[in-house]
Amino acid sequence: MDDRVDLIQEAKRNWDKRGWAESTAMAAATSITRAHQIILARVNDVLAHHGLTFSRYEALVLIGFTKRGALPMGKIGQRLQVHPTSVTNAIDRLEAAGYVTRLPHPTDRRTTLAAITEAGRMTVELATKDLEAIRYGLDTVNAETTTGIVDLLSEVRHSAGDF
Amino acid sequence: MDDRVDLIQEAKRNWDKRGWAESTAMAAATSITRAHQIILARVNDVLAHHGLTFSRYEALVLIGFTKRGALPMGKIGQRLQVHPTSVTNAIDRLEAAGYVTRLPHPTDRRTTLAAITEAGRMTVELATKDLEAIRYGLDTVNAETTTGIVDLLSEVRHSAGDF
DNA sequence: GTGCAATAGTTGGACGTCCAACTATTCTGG
DNA sequence: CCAGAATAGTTGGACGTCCAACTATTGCAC
Repeated sequence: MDDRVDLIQEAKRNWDKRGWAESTAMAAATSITRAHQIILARVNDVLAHHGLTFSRYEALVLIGFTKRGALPMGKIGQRLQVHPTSVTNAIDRLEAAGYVTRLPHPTDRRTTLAAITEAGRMTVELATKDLEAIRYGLDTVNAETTTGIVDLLSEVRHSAGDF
Repeated sequence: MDDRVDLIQEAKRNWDKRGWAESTAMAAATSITRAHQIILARVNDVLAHHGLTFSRYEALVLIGFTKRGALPMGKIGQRLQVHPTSVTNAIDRLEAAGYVTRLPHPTDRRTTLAAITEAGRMTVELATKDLEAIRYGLDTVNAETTTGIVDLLSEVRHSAGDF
């Protein structure tokens, strides 16, 4: 059907022809980069209708999952495994959109709590329905493949010290 | 060994508890994001010693693979599947580092050729050896897993229209 | 109980990615 | 043969990520 050549397979062949080692690892690293690019584009397309991006959505969901609907900035960074400045950035924009409010921590004045608003909760529900409709960017992929991706990449994550 | 909880599995559980659908797809999308983050950090760590990043390395290798050691900007973007402006950005920095030179196309004056320099060729060889040593960021992962990642993600790429 | 180390968050800057808009050149259809 | 369409590349701006450096607060060791 498709007589064109897979770009990553083509790169792998060039690697081998050149006598370079680890061409499969190169292909895997490149595949992950490209898959990330594809999925992020799809997900962000959908989330843009709600004034969100994937990273902001992740933060907003995380806050909404807590009992009190609030979480210290630092905790958000730990759970999402991003740098503290990325959290500051995301919460800035969520706050500007009215989805989150910054509150002082009751006992530790160093800490800032990000608290979800009613508008935030509403938006999370709607955005999640939209993301489910596109299977978080994987709607063109078999369910078994999806499961396999989670399994294989968990080895990558765990071997990198993720928990 | 590790009594801590996998963050993505934990997120998946929360999804399910909430009654949200497609929690596996969410886990897959999140896993890809995290794996990308891990691998990019490792690869860029190594490449920084050569004044490179992964995207610049990819462009430089691609140019070096051609017969004449030169490629139009647009072709680079097509092969690496990035936006034309990303190519401009990468070539700007490669040129500043002395790894590439911009040349006018002999017959089409709209086109700019990016040509690799001797320093560029030398650097690609050294950087490639360093990347092989860390298996392009996958040195902590089994070979079978690496192959599996390429296979599974090829379905993602192909189903997205990649060729 | 006090001074220094650790922790929490922010600001400013670098980088890669994308998009919209723009210039320059080439192609093409009537 | 020429006007409009298509192509090639760049600039400027938005966004997410990271790091280094900074302020404010808390904790701890002696």
